[in-house]
Amino acid sequence: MHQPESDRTIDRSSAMAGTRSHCDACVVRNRSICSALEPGARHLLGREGRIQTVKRGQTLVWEGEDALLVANVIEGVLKLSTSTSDGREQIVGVVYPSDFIGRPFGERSHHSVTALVDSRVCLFPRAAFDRFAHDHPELEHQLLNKALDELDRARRWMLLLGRKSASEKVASFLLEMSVRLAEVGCEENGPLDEFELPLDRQQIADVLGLTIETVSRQLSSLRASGVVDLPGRRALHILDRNRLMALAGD
Amino acid sequence: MHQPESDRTIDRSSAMAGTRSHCDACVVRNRSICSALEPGARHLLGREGRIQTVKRGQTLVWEGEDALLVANVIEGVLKLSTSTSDGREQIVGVVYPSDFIGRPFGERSHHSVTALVDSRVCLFPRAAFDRFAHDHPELEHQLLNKALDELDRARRWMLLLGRKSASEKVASFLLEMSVRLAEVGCEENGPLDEFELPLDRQQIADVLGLTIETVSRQLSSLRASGVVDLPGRRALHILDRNRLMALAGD
DNA sequence: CGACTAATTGAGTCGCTTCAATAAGCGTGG
DNA sequence: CCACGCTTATTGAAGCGACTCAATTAGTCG
Repeated sequence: MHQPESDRTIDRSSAMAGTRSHCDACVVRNRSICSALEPGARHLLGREGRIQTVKRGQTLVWEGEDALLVANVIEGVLKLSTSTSDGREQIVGVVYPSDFIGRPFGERSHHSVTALVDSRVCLFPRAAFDRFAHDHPELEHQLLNKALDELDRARRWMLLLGRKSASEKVASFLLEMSVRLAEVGCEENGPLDEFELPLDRQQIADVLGLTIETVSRQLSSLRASGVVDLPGRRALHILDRNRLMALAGD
Repeated sequence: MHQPESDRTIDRSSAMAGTRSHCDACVVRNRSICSALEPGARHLLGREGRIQTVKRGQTLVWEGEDALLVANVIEGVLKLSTSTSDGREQIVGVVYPSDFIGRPFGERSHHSVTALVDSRVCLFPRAAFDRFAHDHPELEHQLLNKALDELDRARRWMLLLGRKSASEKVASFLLEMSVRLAEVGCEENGPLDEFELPLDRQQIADVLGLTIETVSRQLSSLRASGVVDLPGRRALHILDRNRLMALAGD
C-alpha cells in the first residue's frame, strides 16, 4: 500500500533517503505525546515502536507483571483495571486514541490493560522508550502533562466512587463517556448525544463500583423518565442533557 | 528576557561567600523534586520560593480557583479534597514531607489543599516555577516520577473506594498511614506500629467514603478483637499487623 | 476541675446487593 | 430469512451493610 507524497516535513528528514516512517501518517501524531517531537526525532522514536492490534477482550498488560511495555493508543478504547485477591474488580481508567499507556521509569505494572473494543496501539519496549524520553525533554514534558491530566481525572473519579449515589454515578458516567468520545471523534465540537458504549453492563458496574443489576436499574429508570433512550444493548441516546447533568450532582 | 548566567557558571558564583540559600539545609532537599537539581540550580529555584507555615485547618489552595501556586511540603501533613455542590466531601490525596503540591502548566486547581496538622511548605508562584521547570528537564523528570507515583496511588485508592467493605477500608487506611508516616519519619526502616493519626474521625471518613459513625464502629471492632489499641483520640497502636493486613483484603 | 468538642454506641431505616427468574439481543445454521 | 440457542440485560423479592438520627461517653484545654 503506497501512500502518496504528502507532508512538507518529509523533505529535510529524508536527507536520509527512504526513511519515511508510519508516524508521518499516524492519525494521533498531533495529539499523542509524539506531537512534541520534531519530525526527525519522531521518526527516531517511531523506529523503536511497532503497531499492534488488540482485539476486544484481549489483555495487553497484566497487573503485577514486569512493566516491559508502554504504548500510545491509536484507535479503540481500553480499560485499566485492578482486582482484589478474591476477584472483585475495579476499572481505574479508560483510555482513548492519543492517550498514553504504561509506567515509564517504573518496574511493575499496577493494573491490567485490556481492550474494550478492537483497538490499535503503538507499542514500545519500556527500556528503549525510557532511554529515548531521557534524551528528549520535550517528550517528558508532554508525558508530564498527560500524567497530571490523568491524575486530575482519577481524583474526580474518587469523589464519584466515595460520595455519589448510584443514580449520580450512572448519570456522571454517561456524561463523561459522551464528552470523551466526542474529543476523540474528530471534527465534532460538542459532546455526542448518540453513541455506542464501548463497555457492557458489567464493565460499567466495574467503573462505578456498583453491581450489574444496579446499573441496569438506573439506566432503565433514566429511560423511563425520558432522559435517555437505549435503542440497543450498547447504544445510548441522550435526550435531555440538562436533566442528566443535574442528576450527575456535582 | 535575559537570564543572568547558565547553570554551570552558577556553581562558581555559589562558591562566593554569602550566596548560601535556605535550601542547603532544607530537610527534604534529598527527597523532594529539588534533589534532581545541581546545588547551583537549586539555589536559583530557591530564590523563587519562600517558606510558609500553614496551621492545622488552614487552607492553602481552594478548589476551582486559579492555580497560582505550587509547593514542596517540608513538614507536616496536608489533604487534597473535593466536594459536591451540596457539600459532600471526598479527600482525594494526603501529602507528606517531600511531596509536591499543585498543578504546574495548568490553569485551575481541581482540589483544595488544607493542612491536617501544623505544616511548613516551600511555596512558588506557578508562573515562575513553570518557567524554571521548562528550562530544567531534570526537574521535570522528577516531577513526572512523582506524578506517576501519585497516579498509581490514586488508582489503588479507587479499588478501595469502589470495591472494599467498611472494615477492609479502615484496615487498609491504617496500614497505609503506618507505611507513609514511616517513610517520612526518617531512619526507621519498617512501618510504624505506634503513631498519631493526623486525621480526625470525620477526615478518615472523608478519605474512605464512609460516615464518621461507621469509621468509629470499625475501629472499635478492631480494638475489641485485639488487632489495634486506641490509647487516645488520635493515637493508634497496631498490635497484630498480620491480622490487619489480612483484613485489608487485597 | 468543669465545659466544650470529638468520639462512641444504639436503634431504626434505606439503598444497594444478592439470589433468582424472565426477557431481550444477537449470531448461527437450517 | 427466520428459528433456534446462547449470551447479556432486565426485573422482582428478600436480605444486609452502611447510613441517619439520637443519646451517651470520653478526651482535651482553658
